[in-house]
Amino acid sequence: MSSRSKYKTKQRETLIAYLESMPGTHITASDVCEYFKEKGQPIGLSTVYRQLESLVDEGIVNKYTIDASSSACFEYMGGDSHKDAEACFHCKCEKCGKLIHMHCDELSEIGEHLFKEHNFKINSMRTVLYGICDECMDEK
Amino acid sequence: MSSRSKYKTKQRETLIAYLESMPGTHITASDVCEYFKEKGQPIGLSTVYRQLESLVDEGIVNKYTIDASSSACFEYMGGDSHKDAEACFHCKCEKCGKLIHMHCDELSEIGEHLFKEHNFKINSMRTVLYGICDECMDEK
DNA sequence: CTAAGTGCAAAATGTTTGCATACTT
DNA sequence: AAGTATGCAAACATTTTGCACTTAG
Repeated sequence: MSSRSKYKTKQRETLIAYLESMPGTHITASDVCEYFKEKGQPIGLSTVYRQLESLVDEGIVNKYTIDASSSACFEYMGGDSHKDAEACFHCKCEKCGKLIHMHCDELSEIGEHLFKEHNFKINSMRTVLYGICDECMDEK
Repeated sequence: MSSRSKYKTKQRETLIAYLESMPGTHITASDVCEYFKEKGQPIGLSTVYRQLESLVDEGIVNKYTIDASSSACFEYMGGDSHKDAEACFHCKCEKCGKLIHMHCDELSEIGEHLFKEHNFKINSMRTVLYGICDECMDEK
């Protein structure tokens, strides 16, 4: 299961630097692959998957499942951006597909409630709230 | 996009009856296919997918994405079980994989809060809360 | 008779794995 | 030198699609 990396390779460093440079952004494995290919220093897709898996394992990166039959999303979680991570939930609009980072104290409180009353320790980092967003609601 | 069915076929009726007979149960497309094959009245996998899609469209069935790279889950939503649906959330344990139906007023209230304060209308039927369950917490 | 649904096989994803080669330590 | 990581291609699993054929209205 766990696949913590032991060697410091160029690909790993490059990948981390890239992710680090865009905290709060949701990226897929192929996005990453694409980016480095265009940049002229391609990294194999399997390497990207393997490194991302390690990083998720190490808690540096977070993985989401937005939709079955669409790629998994990864997001950098290290550094400062991690501090307010607790208060951040992800909302996905079912209509336009937009993914929203929502900071909300009441949502955080729900975590405590679930923990105290239901003995369920929610992982807000991985949870995605589905619904209809702002703009799409106006449209109709 | 939308693919509401217009004809009443044997496959559709059989499928609905089956789903109806087990409300609150999470089933994958291949589960359904398997079931009818063993029962001696096989339904093609693509038909199952297509009918499930229609049913989801019609709001009779609900579709979840539990994990990327594993199959989507479907659950019957019609009839009586639909009444308390509003108050029901799905919690998935990241450790043991258990899927819990959680009924909780505070969770329902969060829906209102999100709607009023953040203009986001959550679809509690599709949202899955990830975390660690009761039992797995004790273990550690 | 016409529109819609079925089932198969083939294609399209997205992800994982086997393995020879290259790189880290 | 020994242990890992890489990258490719092949394997996988799930879902979607094209198409000839059947069925419902």
